[in-house]
Amino acid sequence: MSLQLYNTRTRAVEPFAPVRAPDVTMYVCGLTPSAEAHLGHARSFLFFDVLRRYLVHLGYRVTYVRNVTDIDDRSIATAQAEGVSFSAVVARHLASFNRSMDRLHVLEPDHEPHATAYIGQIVAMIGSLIDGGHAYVAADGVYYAVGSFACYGALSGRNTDELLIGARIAPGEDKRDPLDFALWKFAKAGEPAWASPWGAGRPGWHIECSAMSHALLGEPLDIHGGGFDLIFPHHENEIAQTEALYGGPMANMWVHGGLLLFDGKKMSKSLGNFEPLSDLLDRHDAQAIRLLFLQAGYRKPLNFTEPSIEGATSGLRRLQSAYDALRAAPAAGAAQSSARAVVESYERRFFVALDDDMNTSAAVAVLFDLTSEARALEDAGAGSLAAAFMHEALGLIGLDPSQRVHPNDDPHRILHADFVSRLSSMLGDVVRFNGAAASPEAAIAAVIKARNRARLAKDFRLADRLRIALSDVGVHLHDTKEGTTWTVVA
RNA sequence: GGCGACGUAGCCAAGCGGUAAGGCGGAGCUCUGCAAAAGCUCUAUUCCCCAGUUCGAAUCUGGGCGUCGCCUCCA
Repeated sequence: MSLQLYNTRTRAVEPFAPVRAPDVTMYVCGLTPSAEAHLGHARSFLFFDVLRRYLVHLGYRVTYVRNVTDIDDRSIATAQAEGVSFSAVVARHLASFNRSMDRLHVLEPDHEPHATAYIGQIVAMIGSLIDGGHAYVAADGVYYAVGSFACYGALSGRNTDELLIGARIAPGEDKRDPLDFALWKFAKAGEPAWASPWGAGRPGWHIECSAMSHALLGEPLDIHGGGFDLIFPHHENEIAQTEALYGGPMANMWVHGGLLLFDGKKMSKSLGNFEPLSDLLDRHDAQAIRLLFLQAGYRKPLNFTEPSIEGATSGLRRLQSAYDALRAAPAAGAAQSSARAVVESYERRFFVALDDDMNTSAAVAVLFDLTSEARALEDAGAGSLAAAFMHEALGLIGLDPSQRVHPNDDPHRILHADFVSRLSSMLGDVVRFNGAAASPEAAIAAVIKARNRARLAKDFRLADRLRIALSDVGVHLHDTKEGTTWTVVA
């Protein structure tokens, strides 16, 4: 079994066969930081993060490039409205985006090229396109002549006749054909501009990806990815630019992620129906968001709702507690061979699912199945074996099993600042706290100790009082055979 | 209007010719002095509708109905 992926260009699931194996080149269209990133961006980059992790797992040496289109009409407009430079607008949104990617455990790409850092390569490429008869200089910029590229429309399944219906030239555009698109836009007064042989201006959308992917990875790319909404015109235009110059295919495998819907509609900048990703991450667990996306097929549209993210949060908690239990299971000598075989069968099913066009939904289901059988595996001495597999599997899909949904490891984040003094004022008569300087952990431990003493003495009134007091400040106790544990529920 | 995707339990969702994965929720139960956010069990005779192909269809074909996307900036 080997990895199969759906190729948009051929509309079929195909074996993944990198041309220079074990080296793999992967270019994904990244962010245009003209506005705050939203959950839709997160879905796309989360998927490619998992694909990249899996390719690395399979032994490929992946070079992953995710670009930043840091110059476009919209950021210029925002900058002018706010009276700041476009680069300030871009820097602000990009910093916020990168913080969110960190919180989601999206690994950094190997290269994150900015369009404005590749103006030289862009200008050179436009020059070559003009020389080759694929582009022309007009009054307001340089345009790509779509009619000069016979295969135009192959990726998106369109032909130029269909596209021409309804197509029109916008006022102020001096192009010859309505389908032609801008490679270089001459600057108007007050707009940022770079020098070019044809006049000062800025690159049009599309050419930056052709130039940067060529500069960093060359042709053909093993994988070129992005959201479904980029198929047309963005990727179609990238193909027209790149293939007109290099003859062969720009990429062998075109991978597109399904869009995120919000209230049944596409989440997008233009519709304005989105919450900034950074705000959403303040309200919901980042790993639960990752699990939610993983539980759906990457190519299908996904409607985001509050109940769905809450469900994913519960599911994640279950996965984590099962992992904890497996890891804590006593090493009872060698695992029984039947138990070993069971763990191996889960392992096989998990990887078969990922090989099948990254069926993460089925892969996650395998993990939940294992969770159901965890107790039996522990009893058969296969606890640590199963824990090792779960650790590997969760890591592979970017879920960090050591990070809690209820962050016991960082209770200060949600506990009140005066936690210890509040507890002390409620229970000072029965529990000795080491003054206000005591840490929340130490204070909780002191209460648990006092309560267990009370339970042993059958003083259940006091034991209940201690439980309730902790509950009032946001700490829930859970008695187990191994002792009393606590979680923060504030 | 053109092109494309999708419609599976209360909700999310996999499966895409061999007799309905998984998650959430719900119900019941277990352990517990109490409490669980802990564990266990159950939870679709059926896959939008209608016709057809087939020994057999959620899966294929044709026709409806509905939702969404692209065709203009978009992950």
